[in-house]
Amino acid sequence: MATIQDVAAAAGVSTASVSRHLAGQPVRTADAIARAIDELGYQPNISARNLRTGRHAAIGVIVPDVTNPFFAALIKGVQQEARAAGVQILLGNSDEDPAQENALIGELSQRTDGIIIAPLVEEGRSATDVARLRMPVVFVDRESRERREVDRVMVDNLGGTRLAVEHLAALGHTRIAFIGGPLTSTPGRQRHAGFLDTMREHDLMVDERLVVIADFRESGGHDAMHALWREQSRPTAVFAANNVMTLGALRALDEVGARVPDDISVVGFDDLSFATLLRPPLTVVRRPEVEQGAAAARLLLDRVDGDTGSPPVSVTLAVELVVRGSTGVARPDDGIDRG
Amino acid sequence: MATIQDVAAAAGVSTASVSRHLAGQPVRTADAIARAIDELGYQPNISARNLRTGRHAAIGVIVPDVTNPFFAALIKGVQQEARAAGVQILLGNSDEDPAQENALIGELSQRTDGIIIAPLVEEGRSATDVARLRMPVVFVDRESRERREVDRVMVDNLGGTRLAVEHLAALGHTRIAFIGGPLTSTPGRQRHAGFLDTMREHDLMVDERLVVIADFRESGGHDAMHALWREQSRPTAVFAANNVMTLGALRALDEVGARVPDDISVVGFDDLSFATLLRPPLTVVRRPEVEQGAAAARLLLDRVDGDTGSPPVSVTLAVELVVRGSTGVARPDDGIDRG
DNA sequence: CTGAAAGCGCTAACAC
DNA sequence: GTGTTAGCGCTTTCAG
Repeated sequence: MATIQDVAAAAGVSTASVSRHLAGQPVRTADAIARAIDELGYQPNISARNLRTGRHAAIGVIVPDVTNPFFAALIKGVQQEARAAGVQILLGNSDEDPAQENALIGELSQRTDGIIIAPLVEEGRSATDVARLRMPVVFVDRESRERREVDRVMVDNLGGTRLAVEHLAALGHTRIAFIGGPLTSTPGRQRHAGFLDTMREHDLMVDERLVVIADFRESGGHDAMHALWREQSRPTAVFAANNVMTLGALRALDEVGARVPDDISVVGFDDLSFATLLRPPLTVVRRPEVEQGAAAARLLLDRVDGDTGSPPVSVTLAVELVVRGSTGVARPDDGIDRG
Repeated sequence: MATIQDVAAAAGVSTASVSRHLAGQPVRTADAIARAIDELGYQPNISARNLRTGRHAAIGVIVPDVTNPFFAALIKGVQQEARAAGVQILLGNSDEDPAQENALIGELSQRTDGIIIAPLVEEGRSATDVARLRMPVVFVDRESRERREVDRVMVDNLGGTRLAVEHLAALGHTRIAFIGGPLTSTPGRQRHAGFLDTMREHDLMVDERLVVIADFRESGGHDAMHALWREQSRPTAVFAANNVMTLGALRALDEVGARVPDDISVVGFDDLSFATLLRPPLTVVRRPEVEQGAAAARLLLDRVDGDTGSPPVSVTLAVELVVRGSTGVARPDDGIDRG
């Protein structure tokens, strides 16, 4: 590989001039340098540059699962902003394992200028570890509970859940079930709280047996729905707190032969690209997924670019209810105790 | 940040000993060094190490679209192997744009020890560029047409397509339509060829109007299906050459009120996690997606680890037909010219 | 097994 | 606007 010295020699200038030319600064001998670079096929050694500058021109993104459509979309948003900023992305997949998440934070922190973390569960040492990190961090969907306050991009979990529950209430449902995620996670906690609050606001009884805390996974939603269906007194509607749990719930309902929305109405949190292709099309709370990734990246890149002084900000994105076919009016004979 | 010098001083040894300890080599003063590392919170400077060793301990992965479930699964497979090897992943999303793909190849090649490329379209300069790259490259789903032969992980496109078409033929279908991808891509070409071959083998007439070459996108499949439905003499079955085009086709069928499989049978290439939740559940050709990513990573990491001598290999993964509800027997009155 | 020291390729003072 | 040069932090000869 040709080095900057080779280019300098070929162009008859100093390495400093080549370096300046590379940095876009005006140089008299720009033409000669450009020619030399071209002829030699010169490409700067990034490691040397990074060592010298103490920067990486790269950011890290840590998600629980790339194959979850939401996180895939999030990554896409980060990519868009990163590309525009000329920054590369190091991707970490934690497999929903706090230990792996921590390991990834440690590894990526040595190779990047900042990290975007979308945690599923807020356990382990990550909170303290992040506090020790001397680099910009942006959290996605995570309340700040760390010593060090960091930037965050949140989604309106309470509002979204309210939208969903009020929609069901307006359809006449009273026995509304909730399939939630771990209360150790921000989305899990906020959507759970939103559910309880909205139910109470509308004077709807919250039957504890209809509130199932699962794990944000497809299998969790599946098992939770089966459990709900076994209840003496079944729900006439169910709100599932994330995309894949909703899918799991639908699978369970399919297995027991329940008809949606005739036997039970279903609303999910987070849209799916194929939601309209499901039968019936799925009613969901939709958030701007790609935008959330882009917003996180923008926040991070601002910090990386030197804005380290201003206080941490928290951006909350709005959601909307998309009513499709999986929700319908409560049947008059619904909610009857089958005992 | 503490440097290796600080650690050496604190432990009362030379930097060489610390470096050896870090590399796992036996050192008498290992305990003292470990203690110093711990107390100082020392973390090696990766850029310095990379500069010195000329390696990156990182590989690049370039995909057309992270949000496509297939590529997301592919990335997951790569991640698994990369983690096991202690190697990081730089992710590039080309947005299905050859120019961006090329740019990414250039950027990632300066920051990684090898690259996995899953191209959608084989255009532009990528072929020649890759030939110039002096680093290991693994192609996913791409025939080798470059000067420099590289390792490849293929999927049995011909076999998979044959399975799909023979399944439809066995159900009595004769007017079988094909929605394909660009013939400038390997999957596009091979699935197209597989379709034509299998049709001929079974003495089925290939109506040119029922062979639509789209773009591997949801909208492409959607538009193609609409066009097919407008045909004077409609197909009774359709094979769509990738996952999202299949989804697009289903959407189009939904829009025109066609019933699947009563009015038309549908088979797709590549499974979807939610395929069983579609109504009817989708019949597909399934490939081991995560495994394909893992295989690509293994191939690449072997080369990175020094096996640069042995000739390029091509691994082809087997596929299977998963019959679900979207395919059914051809109706007796099907295929009648409605003119 | 250990230490001294060179040097990877680059950028950024600094002096002109 | 340009050249000289120090040095980022690490690994790896080389000599002992």
